[in-house]
Amino acid sequence: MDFREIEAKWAKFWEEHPELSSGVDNDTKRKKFYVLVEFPYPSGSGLHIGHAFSFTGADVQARFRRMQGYNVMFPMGWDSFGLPTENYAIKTKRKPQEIAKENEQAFKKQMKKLAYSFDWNREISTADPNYYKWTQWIFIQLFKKGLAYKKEMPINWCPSCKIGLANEEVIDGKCERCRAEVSRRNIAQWIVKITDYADKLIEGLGKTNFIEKVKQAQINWIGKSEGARIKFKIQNSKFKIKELEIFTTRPDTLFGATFMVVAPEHKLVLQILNPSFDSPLDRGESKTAPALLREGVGEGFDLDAVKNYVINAGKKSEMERTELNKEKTGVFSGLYAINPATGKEIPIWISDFVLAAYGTGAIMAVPAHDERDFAFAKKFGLPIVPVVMPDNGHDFEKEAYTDVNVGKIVNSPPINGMTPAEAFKKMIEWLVEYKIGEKTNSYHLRDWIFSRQHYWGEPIPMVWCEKCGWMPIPEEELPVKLPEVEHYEPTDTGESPLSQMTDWVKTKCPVCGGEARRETDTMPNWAGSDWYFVRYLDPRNEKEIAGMEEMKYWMPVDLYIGGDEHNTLHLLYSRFIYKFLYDLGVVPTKEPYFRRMSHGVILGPDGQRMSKSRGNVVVPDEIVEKYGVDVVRMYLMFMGPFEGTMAWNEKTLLGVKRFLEKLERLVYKHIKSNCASNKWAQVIINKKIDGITRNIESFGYNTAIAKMMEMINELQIKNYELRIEDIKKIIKLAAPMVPYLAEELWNKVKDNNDSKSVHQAEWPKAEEKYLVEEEITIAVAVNGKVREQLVVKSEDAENREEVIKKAKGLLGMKKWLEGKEVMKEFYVPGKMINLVLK
RNA sequence: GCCGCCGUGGUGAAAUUGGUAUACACGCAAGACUUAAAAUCUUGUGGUCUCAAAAACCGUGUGGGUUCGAUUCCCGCCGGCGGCACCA
Repeated sequence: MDFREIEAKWAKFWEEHPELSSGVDNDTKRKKFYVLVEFPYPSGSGLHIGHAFSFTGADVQARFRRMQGYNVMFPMGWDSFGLPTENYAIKTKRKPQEIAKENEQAFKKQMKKLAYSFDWNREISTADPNYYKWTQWIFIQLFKKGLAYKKEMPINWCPSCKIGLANEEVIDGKCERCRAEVSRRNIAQWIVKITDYADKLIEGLGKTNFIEKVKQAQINWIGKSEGARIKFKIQNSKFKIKELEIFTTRPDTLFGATFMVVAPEHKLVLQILNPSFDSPLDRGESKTAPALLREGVGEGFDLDAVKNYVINAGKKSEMERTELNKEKTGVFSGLYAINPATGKEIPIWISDFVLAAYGTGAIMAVPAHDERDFAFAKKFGLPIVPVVMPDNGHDFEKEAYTDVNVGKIVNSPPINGMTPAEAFKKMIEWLVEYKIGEKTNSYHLRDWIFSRQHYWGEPIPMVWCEKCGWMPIPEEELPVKLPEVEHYEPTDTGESPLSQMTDWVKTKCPVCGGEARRETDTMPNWAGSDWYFVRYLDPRNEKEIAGMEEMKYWMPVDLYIGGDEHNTLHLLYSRFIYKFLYDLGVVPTKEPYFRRMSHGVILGPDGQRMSKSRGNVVVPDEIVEKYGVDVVRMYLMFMGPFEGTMAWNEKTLLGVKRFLEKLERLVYKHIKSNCASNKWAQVIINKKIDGITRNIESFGYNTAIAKMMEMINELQIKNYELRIEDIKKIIKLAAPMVPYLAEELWNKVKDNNDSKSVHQAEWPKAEEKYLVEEEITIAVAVNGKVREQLVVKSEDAENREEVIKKAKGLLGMKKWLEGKEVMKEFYVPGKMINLVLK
């Protein structure tokens, strides 16, 4: 039968039987298994081959587990908010709501075609007000717990998308999406304090079964370093700021700190430029009062130089700043601080190699033991004092000595002779005793900029009241629905298009009832996808994000399949939100995902990443039309390891097509079979059942398919008669990969006692008795090289002496052993013998 | 620079805990069936040596090491991929 007919027939049947793919809440008789695959952003161009690859891998696992008797949760939904839809809406002058709906429908249709057994009763969309009501609710909880606040700060601004970007969305100083150069702008933004959860996010990884790569990516992203904060007194300061606090990972080198450096954005710099300063940086337009400055300011100070330096640093994009990697720039601030260890005066410099956002935005510079400090000291002629010395000495004129593990402390009277590690501890004690510092940690992770100045996203449910400040919308009034506007273009001022809707913006303060304005920013893309896996469990709950009973049953997600590109951002954000919800007591577990798998990537036939511009895109629809769904599914799984990167190759696909045809012929040949059980056929089939089951469990889909091919080949070559029972087992083994064909064949061979669908049938179990070999072939090696084969009865294989004796007696062994003395004999039971000759 | 991963035939790739390297598939070659083609089936297919075969030797990026035995474990190089990167 033509595959098109088969597909149409069974698609209809499955449509009429949704129970085949539904997860059953609180089914205590079966073990639950929650398979989650990252839900797509439904773009206008439809499902691409990468989607097909990861969804097929997930679907195979879901179908396999169901047949094994698990109660499987396998949901799907839509991450529908996003810029492409907004841009498309602007271009076509249509409503994003409508476009999103259409795309969702198109995706769903394609998914059904590809036989993905999603539980469609649990379908959700992040752009659905009934869904984003709860996204907004989560934001309000963050606000109430003090984890969300609004602050004016420089953001990464993409001039092309006209949107603020999170640090994570800036790649090499360019916009992740459109590759435009990112500049910086000061805009009031909602910030979420993810850094409060930095330690919990690291610790929690211990409870998960993520692969090492993912754990490491998360740990690196959080970037925890242990060190100390130390306060340095500013000498003769006429300013409000009397001391400078720094963060260092090397308090052991404090005696070697010969100068200090602050970031151009540091408040001390603002103070220098504007001694009456008490407001945020008004970049480049600070009114200075030079007269105030002259006292307490050191030799070599040049106010104009400082001013220019700060203005220029502000103009530079992050890209330019980091690109100037080699040549350090800087300017003397005119101020001195006291090194608390040596009591000596050291100059304070200003340089953009110090980042305002990390640590305290200020450092103590130890040029002898830090490469950057060294380069800076060399350029500006600042003193270099070694305080750690390795046994074989070191040329401090040439480079910094940075090894913490080798060397002894010098030039530091109270701690001389200690190792850096001992000195670290000692210095911390000393800092605490004299109240000039303490042990702290610092993180690369920065707080999450949560505002987007765009239309197509969840409105941030906040109201600004002159009297009361920022107030959340009362929870019973949620959702704050996205109003329909005339046009969706972002504004050049950086405000959301919502801001032009005066009727909507004007509102009453929920506390005092006075005049108030709504927040017009919307949430970033990540907001909706942070917690979607919870909503699937109870998608229509109107009282809470999901019922606790359902969550207790299903959580955590047993298996989360997604792309490498989400291993840091999405995974970290969603773990953070989930942990926050756990602390609120609304979700039952500390971690959302038990196991994370990152699926591989499919490259174009030319071995390059698929892209429209390269013209190497393989479209699933076309290929499905040509070969049928089953062939495409199985080929995708056969290409290579599920986590690997591999190129599309249509010729290899033909091998899969041939295999399925062979399988079909084999089934039809035995359709009326009534022969007796053939022992050798049983041996073949049961061994493969055993192997295939283990392979699918461990995502070795490619080897599982190879074993199916071996099975069919062997049965065909030997031409064994097979019983209907055997044929049923073979069909079941193929069912997760090729659901349509398997269903068709199943219905040809099944009888009244069998389940109506092969996908409800019980996964075959290998019978032990057929797995045990009667005879075993043992390799016989001499000095590690295999020379002969020895066949023994398997019950004799345990008898070491006997086996070795037999091996030595093999005819072919004569020439190897003659006149030689056997020094040692190794026997790996049932596998091989190695005779070591003198 | 730092972190992580990887390197096996002409190609995609296999190889439980160290135990017969190259399973399965593609491609290629030869053959069967056919008027012919397609499809199907059979056989062969790492390298050197050989008319051919046998045998032997060499072979998992490279050089060492551990071991009776290493694709697998350890160390040093070379090459590639991914992530991070002036993070004090």
